[in-house]
Amino acid sequence: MRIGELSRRTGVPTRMLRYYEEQGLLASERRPNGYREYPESVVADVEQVRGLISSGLPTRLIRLLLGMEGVEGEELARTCSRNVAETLAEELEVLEGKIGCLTRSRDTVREFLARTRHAEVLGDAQVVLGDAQVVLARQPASSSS
Amino acid sequence: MRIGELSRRTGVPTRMLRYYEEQGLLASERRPNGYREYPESVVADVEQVRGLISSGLPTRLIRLLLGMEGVEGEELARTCSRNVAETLAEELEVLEGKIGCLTRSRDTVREFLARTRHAEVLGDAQVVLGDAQVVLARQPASSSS
DNA sequence: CTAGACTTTCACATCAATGTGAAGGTCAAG
DNA sequence: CTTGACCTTCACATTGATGTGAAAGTCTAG
Repeated sequence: MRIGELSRRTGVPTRMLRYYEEQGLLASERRPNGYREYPESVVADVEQVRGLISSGLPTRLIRLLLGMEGVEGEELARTCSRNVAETLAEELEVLEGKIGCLTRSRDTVREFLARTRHAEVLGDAQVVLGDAQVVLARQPASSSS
Repeated sequence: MRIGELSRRTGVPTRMLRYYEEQGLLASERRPNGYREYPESVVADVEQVRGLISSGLPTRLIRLLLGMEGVEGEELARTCSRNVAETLAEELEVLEGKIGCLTRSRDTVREFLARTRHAEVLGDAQVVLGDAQVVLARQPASSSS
């Protein structure tokens, strides 16, 4: 598919799609006329990149992350140098920190909403019992801001 | 405490502490001489603000979040207008999206590291069994980038 | 052939978060 | 009183993620 359709399907402006490519976060083939050509699978890639960027990850890290995804066999992973492994371990801690922070905030919002007289705006049936939050149904979560 | 000590204790430059205050994310008293005076509790506030900003939350949302934290009694929460509740519910979805995205990436990194010949860089004893990740020990997670 | 809807690259503008430095006030130690 | 370590505000620079628009090539419909 061409860039316009990809943009329509992901809601990401073409400007940004080209930018992500320039940053090494997205791949594309070229048609004889110079137009970019994307495989179907790129839609998911774009959504992931968007999610990570909106979560404050530097493109540097996202590049790294995307590079690791395909690695199924043991060979490539094993050849990972000690230094790279340490760097990754540090980034892992950063990720954990962000997740923890966002999770606490999410719980704050949930709790607040549950106490509101408009609790029905919560998309899911949900019950708050002291510390325990019981979510009865939850969707895959659509792509964010 | 004064701004210098707060900066030392949080690792956040004074420039940023003043900026957060200007953005309404941080409160401070003033001494007779004009110096800012912070209560002990502000250290935690700064860490939270930092975490949220590094997770890509707009200051607008952070302001909202911080405003909701103190609300213990039912009164305030109940008086929350329908519109605000809906807005919050939308933000909740955004938060869920980010958490999901970061969590998937964290798992990717963990899995990768576990397959590496340098798995010992992982701060925690950890075992990966197919889909199940068993974390044997985990610290509170220090404040991030 | 032409109009319109695509596409390309290039460049400048904007916004939020942050760095940096100037110019000056406060205060405790010597 | 002076020095040094603090603090104040103000302002300009930078960086990353974006918006926007110009100038030009491609392709399809009429």
